[in-house]
Amino acid sequence: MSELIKRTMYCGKPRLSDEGKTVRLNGWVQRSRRLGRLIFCDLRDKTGVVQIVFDEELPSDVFAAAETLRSEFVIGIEGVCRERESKNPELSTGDVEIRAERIEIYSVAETPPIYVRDDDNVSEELRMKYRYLDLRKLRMQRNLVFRHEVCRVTRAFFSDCGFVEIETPMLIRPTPEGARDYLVPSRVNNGNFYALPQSPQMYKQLLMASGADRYFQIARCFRDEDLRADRQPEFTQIDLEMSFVDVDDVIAVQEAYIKALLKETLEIDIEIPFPRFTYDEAMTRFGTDKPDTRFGLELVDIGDIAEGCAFSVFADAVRTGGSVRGLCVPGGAAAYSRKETDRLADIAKNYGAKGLAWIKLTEDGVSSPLGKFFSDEEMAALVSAFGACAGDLILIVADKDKTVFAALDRLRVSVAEKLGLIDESRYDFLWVTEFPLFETDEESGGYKAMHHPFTMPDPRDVAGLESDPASVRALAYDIVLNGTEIGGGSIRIHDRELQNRMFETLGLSEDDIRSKFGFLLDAFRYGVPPHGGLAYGLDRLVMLLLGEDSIRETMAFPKNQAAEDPVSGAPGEATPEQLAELGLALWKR
RNA sequence: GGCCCGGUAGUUCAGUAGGUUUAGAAUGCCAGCCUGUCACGCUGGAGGUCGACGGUUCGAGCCCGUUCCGGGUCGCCA
Repeated sequence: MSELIKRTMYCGKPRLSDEGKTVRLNGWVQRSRRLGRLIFCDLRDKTGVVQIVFDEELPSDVFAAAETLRSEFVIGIEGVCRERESKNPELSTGDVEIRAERIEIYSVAETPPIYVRDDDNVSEELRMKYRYLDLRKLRMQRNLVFRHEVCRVTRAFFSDCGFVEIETPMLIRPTPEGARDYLVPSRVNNGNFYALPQSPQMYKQLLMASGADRYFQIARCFRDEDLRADRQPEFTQIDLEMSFVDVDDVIAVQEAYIKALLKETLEIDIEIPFPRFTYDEAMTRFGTDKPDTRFGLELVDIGDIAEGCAFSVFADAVRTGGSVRGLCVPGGAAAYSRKETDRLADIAKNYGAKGLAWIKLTEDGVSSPLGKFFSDEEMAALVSAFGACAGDLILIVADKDKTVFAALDRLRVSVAEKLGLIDESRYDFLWVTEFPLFETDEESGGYKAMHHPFTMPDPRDVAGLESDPASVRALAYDIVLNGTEIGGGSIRIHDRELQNRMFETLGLSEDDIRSKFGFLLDAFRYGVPPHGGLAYGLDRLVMLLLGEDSIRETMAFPKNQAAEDPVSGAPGEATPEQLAELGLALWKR
């Protein structure tokens, strides 16, 4: 049985200024190097690595214990900090080493299935299965600490601004709307179910009706949808809501928050206010409601040229209400091979485009499959519309707007990545405002709320709520960082009459309304302030600030693509007794 | 549900045209040697259901089919 060596210092901390001090360290053996009668051992904890040295002068039992050390043994060391004979500039502690005088081996370790090293490239599957080993990496420790720092700064900032963090329930009423709910059977209320919250949306609005005035919460949310690199079934929102505010008020607080966040976590100064784009402008210029403005390659609408041209694909697209748009790729892209343009066409097709037209501008002139459909004058007009010059490649998509935008958005980003046009050191925050209030539901053909059904219509458009829903804009806004949506929100409807008109346009029956939102509407009968708010995806925000490419790198125990926890094996079966108690019977699909 | 990529020692990978005795390399692991290493070095050793099943073939890691697993993505994510 080992005796605990009480820690006096973390492994990453010893410096030359500690020379001569006796220190006690605890940690994991990173690796051990035996040179006959001299043993070096790198000891690691979450703060870093320090070299321990064992020599022949030590009592024989200490040296013998040191000889047994293997990777990932957990040990305690007492020893004297001293200057190294040869320093290691790779380590923060590289000027010193600890000459061990006492060692306790707390626990031995089997040979680990993955390396505990930042530069390993083991499969994702093994990393997740042995997540407790993976998390020992300094990189993962740094990520978890960084996430904590983001939370700490967030709590401090909003607290200082008069926000109060209030917990909302995890077991809530199912509201089958939007994403799929995770359901939890109720034992006490046989046959009924709770849902896990997709967001605290209705509760935070209740809190506004409750007089909370300014609420925030770092809230776990659940959505039973398919996973992506930036989507997990359980994730965390920084959720907030404010009373007696308009769009500008909400935005101003967020800009101050983001500025403080980047300053305190990354020591980066960013300019506020952030640029604002209306939804229409974002779509027209970038083909997306979350544009990455770190590079140009903006879209060009060539509908006026395409409309009368001899190429029926173009002309038909315009005539049937779609559009013809493109972008101009500089940097010698005209030299792309057939294979490369085919690859670009595949990207476009993957997003629904039926094809991709291209024009290569070389020193010798214009080369394009469109050549036979366009007169020299039309071609010249096209080239001029794009402001293209020799060496450029023009890419054009013709289809309905939705498809054109989706394909060009993807092409724009792919090309920028390929050409190295993206300055990775930049943090381009921006707002997208004036979202449409409704979008058409492909299944029912009716309207559904683009944001959610409590979103306030823009007062300028509210008259058209019944007559022309598609043109009604919302007091909704998204905050975007480097082409990724990191948060979104809106001003909410606090007027019963308006809310009813909204439900009517959405085609919700009285029963639907009562069962889904009745409690919120009831609350609003007794006096509700004008209010609005926003929610950030904490995981995504942390991911982007860390420069990681998956939110799995920002959370301790993520789920795999099958929504399983690879460590515990969740989800698991319930026992017959549990099912009986819940009054549930199963059938296998 | 669709599409794409991947699956060969513990790990990361290579594996030529389907054919050479025992399927290789690096790393890790084990043993021995080694007093200034830090990806220590040197010597030796162990370690494989080539994801699974079926098929083609005289012969399959390699070709075909099915399937399982992991990742990416489209749909989906008010």
